[in-house]
Amino acid sequence: MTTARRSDATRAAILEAARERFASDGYERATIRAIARDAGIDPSMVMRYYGSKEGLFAAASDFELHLPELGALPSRHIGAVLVTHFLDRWERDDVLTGLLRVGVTNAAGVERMQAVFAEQLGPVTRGVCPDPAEAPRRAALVASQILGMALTRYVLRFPPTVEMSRDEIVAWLGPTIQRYLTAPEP
Amino acid sequence: MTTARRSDATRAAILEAARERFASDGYERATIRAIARDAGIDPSMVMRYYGSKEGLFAAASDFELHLPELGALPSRHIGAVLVTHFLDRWERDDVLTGLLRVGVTNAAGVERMQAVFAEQLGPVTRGVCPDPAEAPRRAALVASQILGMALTRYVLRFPPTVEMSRDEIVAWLGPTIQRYLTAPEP
DNA sequence: ACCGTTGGTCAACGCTTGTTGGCAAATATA
DNA sequence: TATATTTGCCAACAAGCGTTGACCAACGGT
Repeated sequence: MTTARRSDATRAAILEAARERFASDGYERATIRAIARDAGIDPSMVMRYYGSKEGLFAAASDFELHLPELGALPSRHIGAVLVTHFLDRWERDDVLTGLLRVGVTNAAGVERMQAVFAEQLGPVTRGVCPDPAEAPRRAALVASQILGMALTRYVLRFPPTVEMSRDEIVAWLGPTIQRYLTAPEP
Repeated sequence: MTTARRSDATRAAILEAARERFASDGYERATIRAIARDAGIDPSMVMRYYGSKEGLFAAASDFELHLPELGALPSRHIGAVLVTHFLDRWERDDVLTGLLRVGVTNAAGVERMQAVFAEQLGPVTRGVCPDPAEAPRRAALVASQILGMALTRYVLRFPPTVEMSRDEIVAWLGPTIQRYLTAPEP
């Protein structure tokens, strides 16, 4: 078993600062120097604890969507529940916005983004769509609408999208997600 | 009237190289030196003709969506026509992918992206949705689904999304766009 | 009280970046 | 032909980057 190290607080501070910087600035402009300054330590510590900038990003972009179990609730509410959950998730934790930013410029970000959605959204959809073999495709359609909303609302900040209330977004996007998951093939 | 300058060819070569680099690498990693090398000239020429890297980006990101007139065709086909058009546009011209890349990291990119969709998608929707006052909101919903598909298919390259045929995408997304544009408020 | 291990700072490295000014050749103007 | 303007290359700048290694202070076990 591993005992607690004295440097755990520093490691955590670096990680938190990194998440914020990656989220707000993207991969290239989130410099190790700035992250270290935010964490209140020397840039060389980042190298010692995470090896390189890529290693730091790998550690900082490891996260969970915490998707709810969809099998337990009435299938006609799945769409609304999912949209609500994603809006919650996105507004509570800006790592997601950061991953979106980084995923667009950086190869490692692309891989992480692919993995997160394949591993976490894929299984959840498998239980609720008509043919399990179609699950990945339907999950991808769901991802396209969810990520599109996240992109226009939290990154590009299109004014009409920002002004919409969460209830309005759920009312509009819920049926879309519902159809992508449960409707027969068009 | 302005007479043709001898350097017009160079200016155009710079602009074309810039578009490609911004598209494939994003703002930060698209260096002026690389753009100049692609264009076959010296980096200092880029500065002379476009003032700065930001000026170059402003010039390179000026483009048109070439949206079709929607009023002329049967209103029940609007969704499918729009999706088809956007897929066409995105696959023919990678400046759009580039703008998506840059818009996520760079403030100027965000502004340009906002302007393009507000000025070009907004007016087109005004003629086809029930209440013209709702046009911006409905256009934003359309943008969220269209950009989400572009993001997952052309930037993040989610495998299931990449493997889908254009017809499949139109069949799935068409009704979504159709509903966002023409359905009564949910 | 000693000594190895750990946590941390400091200064510097090699490199790349956007940007600038000087200078040679080509072209236009007279 | 003589002169002014445009077009381009070259070399360099200051700044910022990720990264490294030397060095000091604090701790833990014995």
